[in-house]
This record gives sequence, C-alpha cells and structure tokens, in this order.
Amino acid sequence: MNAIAFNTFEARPVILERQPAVAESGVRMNYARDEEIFGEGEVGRCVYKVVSGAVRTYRMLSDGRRQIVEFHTVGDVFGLDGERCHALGAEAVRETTLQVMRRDAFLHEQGSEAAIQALLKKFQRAQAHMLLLGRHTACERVAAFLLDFQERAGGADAVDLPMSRQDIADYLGLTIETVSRTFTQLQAARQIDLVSCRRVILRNPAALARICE
Amino acid sequence: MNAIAFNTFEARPVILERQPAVAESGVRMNYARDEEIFGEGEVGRCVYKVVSGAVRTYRMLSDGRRQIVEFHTVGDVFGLDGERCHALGAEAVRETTLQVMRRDAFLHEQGSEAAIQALLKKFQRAQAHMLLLGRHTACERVAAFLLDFQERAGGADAVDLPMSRQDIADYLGLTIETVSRTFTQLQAARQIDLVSCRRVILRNPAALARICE
DNA sequence: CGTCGAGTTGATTGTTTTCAACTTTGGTGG
DNA sequence: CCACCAAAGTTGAAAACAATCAACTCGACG
Repeated sequence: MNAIAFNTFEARPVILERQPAVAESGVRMNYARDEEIFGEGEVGRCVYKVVSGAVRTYRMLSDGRRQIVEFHTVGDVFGLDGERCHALGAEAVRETTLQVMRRDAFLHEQGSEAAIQALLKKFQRAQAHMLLLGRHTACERVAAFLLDFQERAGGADAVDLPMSRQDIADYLGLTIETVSRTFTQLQAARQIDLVSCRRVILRNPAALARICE
Repeated sequence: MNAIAFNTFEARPVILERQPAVAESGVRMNYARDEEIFGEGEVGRCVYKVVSGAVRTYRMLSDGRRQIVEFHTVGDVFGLDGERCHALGAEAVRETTLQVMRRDAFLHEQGSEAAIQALLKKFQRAQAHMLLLGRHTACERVAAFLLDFQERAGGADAVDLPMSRQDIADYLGLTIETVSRTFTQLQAARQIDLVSCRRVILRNPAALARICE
C-alpha cells in the first residue's frame, strides 16, 4: 500500500507534506541497491523504519575513509541523527522498502514514550558498537559482527549477509583484506562455513561468543 | 544547598525517594576521586548532572580491559544508559559534585522535550566517539581528544586534564604507553606543551585540528 | 567464452602493543 | 625541610597485528 516509486530526492519532501501525520502510518518507499536515502548534512524532516531490506548509515572522512555507523535491518528505525540536518548519510545496502514518517510526528504525536524508547535503544547500540571498535582484535570484531547478524536473523545458524566485504570492513574499522582473512581463519578453525561470500553458516556459535568474551 | 555527604550506596535510594520530583531540583551529592557512582548492571532510577568535577562511564571486559565510553564534565547529564539497569559503570575522575534526579522525573515530568534533546545529544556524542575509534591513528585520536577538552574548557589554550593517562588510553582505545609517546611526539612537533602531565598548552590548535581532518 | 567487479591470498611494511627498565611526581613521616 | 616511598608517567627494544601493495581466483552476466 502506498508504495511510491521515486527517483529524485527533491520529490520526497513534497510527497511527505501531503501525508497525514498519523501515528503508525507513513509512506512506503522503495530503494534500489546503493541508492541514497539521505546525504550527510542534508536537511531532514523524516524518520525511517525498515520494512524489508537493509540500510547503512555512514560518515565520510575527508581523506576518503568511510565509517559505517550502523546497519539497519527489518524493524529498525533510523534518521534521528542530527537535529535539523542529518549528521550521517544513509544508503540502501540492497533493494529496500522503508516506511517514512515525519520526524516531529514520530517524536511527539506518536507519544514521546515511543520516541524515548527508540532513542535509548539506538544510544545503547551506538555504545555497543563503540565498545567493539575500542580495543578488539580483528577476530573479535568479526565474530561479534556475525553473532549480531545471527541474532537479527532470528538465531538460525545460517546467516545471509546483505552487505559487501567493504561494507563490513568500514563497519568494523578494518580493511577488506583483513575481514576476508579473518573469515578464512574462522573457516579453517571450523567455526563457520562460507557457503558463498554472502552466506555464512555458524558451525560453532558458542566458540564465536567465547572469542568476543 | 542540599549537600548530603554519604558513604554507602545503599543509603542513596532511600534519600532520593523522599525528594520531591521537581523539574530542575534534585539532591546534590559529593564524590571523592575514584569513588563509584553506580556499578555496571546496577539497578538505577537516577539521572545525574555534573555540577563540578568530572565523571567517567565505562564498561569492563572479562579479560580486564576497560573501555571508557564517555567523560562527563560540568553540565553533562549521564545515567540514561540501560533501561532499568545501568549498562555502564560510573566513577568520579576526581572530587565531584553531582545533582541527582529521579530518572522518571527527568524523562517525563521535566517535559519529554528536554529528555529527547538530552538523549539526542548523547547519541550524537556516542557516534562521534565511535567515528574516532573506528579507523584513526593514535595521533589523530589524541589530537581529537585534546581539542574536545579544549572546547569543554571554554576554548582557552591551556587545558587541564582531570584524568590519568590510563583513563585517556581506555577512552581512546590505546595503551598508556602509546598515549604517552603521542604526547611526547606532539610536544616535539611544537604543537603542545606539557607543563605537567595533567596540564597541556595547545600551542597550535589549528595543526591539531588538521591532524583530525 | 570473455570481461568486469568482488573477493581471496601472499609478501612486505608500518604502527601499536608488549615487556621491561627507568624517571618523575606527590604524599608521608622523620 | 628533606628523605623516602609508592604510584604515575616516560622511554626503549622487540614482537604482534593489521595495513598496504600486488597478484590471483571466483562468479555473475552479457
């Protein structure tokens, strides 16, 4: 319902202004792989909820390094970074459907309680990611990453990663080569199986959890 | 006003329960250097605002590594981590006075707007710290750290650091030796002056900013 | 079947950690 | 006031880890 295809960013706010500011409603929008949802520094009045697919929020550094701040999967809310402008950029990791709400509608009309809970959750996730980046080895980071996505996928041992090695590297603060090598190591240690480069089977989640401590 | 000395943690909730849940009010409490404000996993119903001094929030890993998540200086609010329990521990970096409020009073009665703004700010700080830890050299981290504390101190070139080298190391995800070496390097490069190990003069803040990009 | 992009593997380099010794600082008591 | 002591900080040398540069493989797609 309300699935609106669009191409240019400029069209979006106009469409949204016409929408009723009802609690759980909002427009649904579809994004292609690598399509920009909003840019860094862009003025944003919207909050997004992932209906299907996956989204990365990131920050570019002047020398070209990219830090992926968070991956958002089904059910996650994003777009609350920055007060009037988005501090982060957001792109679809693959084909993605989002539910878009006006930001003030989300923060106030929907009840501040929900907004506070959403913010607390995001804050805690940011802290968890910070702890991961702090002083952990490549192996610990990759293991934690895999367990995170296993949990998001409902706990099954087969995990489908929607993102590329480069995305993973930029999320974990490593290089693509180090991520690749670590996957290979974990496979050699019989803790994972790489069915394909996007599909991982966790053969020994307990051992992975032990790596993360 | 309301300055209550205390020694045991057990006494605190009792005292607080008797306090009126008024907006900007709250009990003031004093803490000695290294004194625990709340522990990791502890049930907490309070939110804290720094009146004077400095606080570190941290998380211990099973192998003894410690990640300092944030330093809180005058005016900062902390204690919102975790929903019922504190996800982080908090300790006074030095002699510190805090204003303590009941958490629900802060989140609701004071107006959800203030709580949302506080949470957004904390969220954004957490993200900034994450970016710093992601893929930055020791030099970039230390430079960013110094500029952060210069800004907190009001922008003067002389910065007094309330915390030890170990605190800085655990905040930046480095070892104490690397932090020390980096300070020495920056001094050799004439970008800082180490008057004493806790007192730094930024001789060339612009150069430091350039290091951070 | 060939091409292009993504991913893997190898060799080397560079940075940070580790381990160890040394120096400075701050507090205490003679 | 000085000497002593413990804690904090600095410096050095060696080792470990991840980054870089480069070659190679794999897989999707025309």
